[in-house]
Amino acid sequence: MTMLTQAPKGTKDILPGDVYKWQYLERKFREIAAGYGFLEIRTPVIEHTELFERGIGGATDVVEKQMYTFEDYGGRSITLRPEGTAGAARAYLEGKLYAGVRPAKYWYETSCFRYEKPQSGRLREFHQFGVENFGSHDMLADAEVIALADEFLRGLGVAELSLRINSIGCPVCRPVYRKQLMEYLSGHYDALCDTCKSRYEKNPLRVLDCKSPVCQGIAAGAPVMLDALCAECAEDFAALQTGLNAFGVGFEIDPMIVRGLDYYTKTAFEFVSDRIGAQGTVCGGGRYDHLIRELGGDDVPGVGFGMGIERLLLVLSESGAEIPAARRPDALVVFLNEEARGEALRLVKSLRGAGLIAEIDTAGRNMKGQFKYADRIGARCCAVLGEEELRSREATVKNMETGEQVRVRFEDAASAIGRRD
RNA sequence: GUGGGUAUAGUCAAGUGGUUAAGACACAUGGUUGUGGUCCAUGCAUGCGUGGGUUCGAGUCCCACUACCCACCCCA
Repeated sequence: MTMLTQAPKGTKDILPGDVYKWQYLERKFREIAAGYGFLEIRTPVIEHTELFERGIGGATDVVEKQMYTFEDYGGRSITLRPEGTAGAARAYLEGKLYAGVRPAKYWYETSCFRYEKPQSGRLREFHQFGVENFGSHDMLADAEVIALADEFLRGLGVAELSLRINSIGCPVCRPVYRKQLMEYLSGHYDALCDTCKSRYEKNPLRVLDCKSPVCQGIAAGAPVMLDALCAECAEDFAALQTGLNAFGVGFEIDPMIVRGLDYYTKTAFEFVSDRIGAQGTVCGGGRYDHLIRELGGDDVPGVGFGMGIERLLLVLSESGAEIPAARRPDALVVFLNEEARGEALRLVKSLRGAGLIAEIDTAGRNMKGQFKYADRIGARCCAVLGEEELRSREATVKNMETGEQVRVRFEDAASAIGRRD
């Protein structure tokens, strides 16, 4: 019984009282993305499971144990998208968008699904804004993507997010580094925490951002990826910083940043807050030079990010940033009796036609009830129609804040009430 | 998957084994047969997440389950 009134674990309704916040962020993001020349792309919620296995990497946590995967009635293995990049990359190939302008720059807003244990800032269904730039090796593409996120976040009035960047190398230098790191860690193996012991074989890079104090101490003395970069990667990392400076984006280098999805190469970055609990990464992204090839396309490089909207909302409320309130109703048309109702309906229609938010009671309330209703919905005015008004063909317009009343002809009501956003 | 915390009305809650489970807000009706928000009056949990147990007696103690929150892990 209770199941019927309970959303599945880790999902959240966005109730009417909160929707304006989402609409505000969506409007802002759309504006900024458009200004940077990114075009919107919409892709399916479901994809073939193999897309994520090949794209994200079969050994990652996301693919191993967090995907909502099922077999459809045609026997296909289908998965609810756990992130946005793989689907965008697939659409890029399938839509032959590589035949168009290069680089191809897209943005999207999507819901994503991962089977995880919910906590603050982590849901099973969550939403992200994302952007992808396909087709450029130039670090200015990375810098531009980061600048877009930075400008967006700054424009919302969130000051306390810090941008951390790193380079995680490429298939040439990463294996070399990995070997160095494993050699170093093997000397401290017994001291590592249990999870890091298992990381040692599977993904030694992850030991670097372990939160256990002991592992942190060990990590502090570990060789650093940045020192092990090949010539090309080192050059690119320098170019990235030059680009960010040129865009006027402040950043700090954090050699401990590691991406959890296998497709990342070179640039890795995060916008992090320390005020919204343990899940502080609001935006994370980087470069993925081999994803498209992995999916069966040509060797097209890419760079992009995903930004968690729920986490962003947490940051916003934590920082006290202003979100413009939803527009209030301009007027409730109040009618005294049955006789006045027809005229009242004509009036509400004409007010709506003039672009106002106008309401009329549809619940059979008496006059007093209608005024209460006006109050509850926050209507700025009431336009009252009774016997006198019908005779004189004038409505009584009452300002609900000041209580002041004026008589206006029906055809002048819309301009008398006006519109306020 | 592993830990920790919480669960009393629509909401926030008081209640620390003993008569009828505080209070506030919200809501409903009335005070006003053409005027709301303010004010006043009245109403609003045979019930304390669910199921067991201890006890003369359980919202209060014990056990199990469920849900939510937080943290690990991982990431947006």
